[in-house]
Amino acid sequence: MGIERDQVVRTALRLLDENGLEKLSLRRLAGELGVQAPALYWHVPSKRALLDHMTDVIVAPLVPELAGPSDPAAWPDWLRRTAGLLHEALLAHRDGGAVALGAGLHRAVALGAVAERIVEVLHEAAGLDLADASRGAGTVLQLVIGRTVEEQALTDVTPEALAEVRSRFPSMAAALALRQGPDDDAASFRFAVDLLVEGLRAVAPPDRAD
Amino acid sequence: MGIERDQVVRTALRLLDENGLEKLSLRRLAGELGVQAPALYWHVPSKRALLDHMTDVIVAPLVPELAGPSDPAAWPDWLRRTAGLLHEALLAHRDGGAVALGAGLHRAVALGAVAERIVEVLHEAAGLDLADASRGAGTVLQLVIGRTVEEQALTDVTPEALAEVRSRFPSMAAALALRQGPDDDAASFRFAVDLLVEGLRAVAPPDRAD
DNA sequence: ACCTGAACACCGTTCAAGT
DNA sequence: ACCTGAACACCGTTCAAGT
Repeated sequence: MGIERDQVVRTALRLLDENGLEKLSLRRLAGELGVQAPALYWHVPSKRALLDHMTDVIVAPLVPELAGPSDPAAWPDWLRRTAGLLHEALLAHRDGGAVALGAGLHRAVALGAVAERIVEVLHEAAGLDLADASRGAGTVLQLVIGRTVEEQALTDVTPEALAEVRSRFPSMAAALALRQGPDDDAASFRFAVDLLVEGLRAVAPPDRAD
Repeated sequence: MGIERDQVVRTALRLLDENGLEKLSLRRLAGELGVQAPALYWHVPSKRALLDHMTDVIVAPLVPELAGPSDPAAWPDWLRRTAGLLHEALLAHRDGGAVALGAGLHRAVALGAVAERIVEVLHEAAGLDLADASRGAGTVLQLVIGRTVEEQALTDVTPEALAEVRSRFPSMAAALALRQGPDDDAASFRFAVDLLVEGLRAVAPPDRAD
């Protein structure tokens, strides 16, 4: 009796949390499972596929939360909440953003379900045509995942690099001084999501509730 | 008389255009320059630094175009134009988006200058406080670079993967059908930038010109 | 059905030594 | 100042062969 794909994916997720994405190799993963690296290719066709399935597990907690807004006019709040939930799910795993970046939605089905739901809500509740609804949904996912990647990566910004940026670019230096403190990541995430939601409100057809 | 850093960076850019980012290794680059791989470490401290300098060259065409809007009230048009110019500059090199993704602004100085200018315009012309101006600028860069990465990467989406997405997610399937055609990338880019610009207008203090 | 052994074709980086 | 030789410590992936 050998290993199963689900076990492979969950072990990979544990190694990710312990050592980060750049230490997650198929050889290490195989070692952890007590097999040789090529054995993994029976369970998974490539490393990218493994990362896609890991993304599926990472984003799975969102799926029960995807019911649309009870009141269609409340779609902006629903979208903010959904973006926040995705952000949290990605932050819950070390390098979760980087794993999800570029994931194929055919394998990261939970992420696909999030995308699908956002398209529906932007189409049906916000009143965008389907093409723009899907563009909007893509932009939301890209922004949430992209911001999470930066948040989880900024360990490796050296103080010297920061000092150089500061000395070259005075407005950014002043801005960085204002953005000290542990809540800045959360505030910046909220700000970015708000920009998008307000932008979507601006391009959406006017609602009777306005 | 040996090689110079500028020569290293420009040769790297040529190899990038010819073979793409995943084939750009320090060994190949060294071979192209007629030296051994470790020789590159005299000119550049790491591969990431090389990519940062490549980003600097890629984004350099923007620098002469960075004068702010003549009329402060015209900042939304200025921002759309600047985003478009950055997009074009990144598209001008194979995998240009991926190279710029995560570049350090202390070495990719031209990209730093773009960021700095956007912060200034959002602060002085749009009237955002400095913290939000820098958050807004960061969001713009992230969106432009992120969309360019996706645009330049979508060669490797297999038809089978697409078919699976289509069969699982009906709204996305319908949306994809509407988004056929060669202009969709440009339209989607414009849509995403518009979302952000409209969002910024919404959070900016009202202007006398409104 | 599930895995191993052995190999292919590579990586980025370090560092003593050479000129 | 600029580069080589040799090595360290790895990678993802393929494929014939084994059980």
